[in-house]
Amino acid sequence: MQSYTEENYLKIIYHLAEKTTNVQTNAIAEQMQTKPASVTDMIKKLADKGLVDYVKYQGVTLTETGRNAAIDIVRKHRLWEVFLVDKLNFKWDEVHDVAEELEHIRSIELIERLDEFLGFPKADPHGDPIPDKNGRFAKTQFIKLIELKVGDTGTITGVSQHSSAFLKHLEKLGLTLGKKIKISDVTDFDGSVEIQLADKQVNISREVAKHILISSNGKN
Amino acid sequence: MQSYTEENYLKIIYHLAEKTTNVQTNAIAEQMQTKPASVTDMIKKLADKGLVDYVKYQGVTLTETGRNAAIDIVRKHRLWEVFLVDKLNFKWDEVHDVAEELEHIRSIELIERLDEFLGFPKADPHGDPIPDKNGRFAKTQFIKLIELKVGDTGTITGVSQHSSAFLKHLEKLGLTLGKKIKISDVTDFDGSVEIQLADKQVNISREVAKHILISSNGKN
DNA sequence: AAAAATTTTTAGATTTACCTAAAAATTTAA
DNA sequence: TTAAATTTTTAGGTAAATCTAAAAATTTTT
Ligand SMILES: [Mn+2]
Ligand SMILES: [Mn+2]
Ligand SMILES: [Mn+2]
Ligand SMILES: [Mn+2]
Repeated sequence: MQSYTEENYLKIIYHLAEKTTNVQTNAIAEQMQTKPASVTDMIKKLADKGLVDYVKYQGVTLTETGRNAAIDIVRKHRLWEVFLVDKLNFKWDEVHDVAEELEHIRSIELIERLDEFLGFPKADPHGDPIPDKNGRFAKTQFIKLIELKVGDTGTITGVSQHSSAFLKHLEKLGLTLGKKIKISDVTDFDGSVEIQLADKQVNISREVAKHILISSNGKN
Repeated sequence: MQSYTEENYLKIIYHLAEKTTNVQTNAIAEQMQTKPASVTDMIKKLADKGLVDYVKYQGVTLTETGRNAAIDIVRKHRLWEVFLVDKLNFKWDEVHDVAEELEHIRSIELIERLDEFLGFPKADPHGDPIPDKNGRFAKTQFIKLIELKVGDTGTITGVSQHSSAFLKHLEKLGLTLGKKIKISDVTDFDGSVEIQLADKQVNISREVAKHILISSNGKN
């Protein structure tokens, strides 16, 4: 059994490993909002417990056991987010912090029943896939909106930035999950993108476009 | 803001204070499953924080602030128990341990919305009253079943023992919350009680009868 | 009102998860 | 390929919540 802190480390290492091959001490420290020296201490402990492979100065990798533990936390986090949005009417920008706490509740039975109660959802309110009880989930095949060309169409199916400010901004623009879009223009000057929605046209900055994920209906 | 451990101490002190005027170090230690020496340490800390009044060797009392904090934990515990039973189909003997964890989740918004989602329940699955968001709840006026006389009638509205073994036993006998009962006999020899239910007659030991709470329809 | 039993507190350690400052290793730049 | 910059680790410490063993206070019994 892991402590809450150990669980948080495992989850963060897991998420970092999705982006970079080599998970570095400093990166973990930043995510954990702690100091590199503390990370080294914890990594040693996780290595002793067989949850990560660790070679001094060479970064860290999750073991099979460690990855399974991490995926379990991610599963819980995302199921709780669905609960908060679907059942308690939270907004998609309000759920993350509470889910950070709820993800540590230790009861297999609870999560199985919650999953069932929610109708075995496949994705959380941000479009992220929810692992099933065996830790399996479909590799999502999203394209960043920024990569689309003028004329391309698609559906918003995820975001790669979960800050409340960003999510509220999208909400205000009407760029929520499930919305069908078409790229009507890309400005050379600042890279901002003009998007055609069903009922209106909106303009988003390049920075925003980077963090919207699209399941493409096919390129133009 | 209190740590999980501090919250557990406050809750236990609150519950002990319901039974005895003077809450003793040893009693707290037993409930917390820890040693008296550790309790003394923690009591000092709680006293420093203004959550309890403490005089060496004279036991401990909750301050206004401490009691409010305790009641808030109790509220959360009981609301989560209702959620587990009403929404996730847990049995009344399965919810306590999970609620022990859930009660520490820190989000006022979460609890308000959960309360609403559950329909502002007044009692938890064991018949215990749920404080409202201002910490107010009706003082329950229950009588122990053991105190009833032959011919008395009433409704089962609570239990004063929450162990799984006890609750499962009641379940098997059909002695669940809301059931109407009539005392048909009390055995002199062992104090066991014969109870008339709507559809059947059951016999319970004196020990069991002590822990069933009745809202009396009036004595005979 | 002593003596005995019980309860509570103190003293001194331990463990977990941190920290700062300094040393060591690795990577990047000149 | 040295020198400089960056990253990572080690060394030594702190605070929270525990513990055991022993001392002190309180309560109960004789
Ligand atoms: Mn989240
Ligand atoms: Mn999410
Ligand atoms: Mn309970
Ligand atoms: Mn209860």
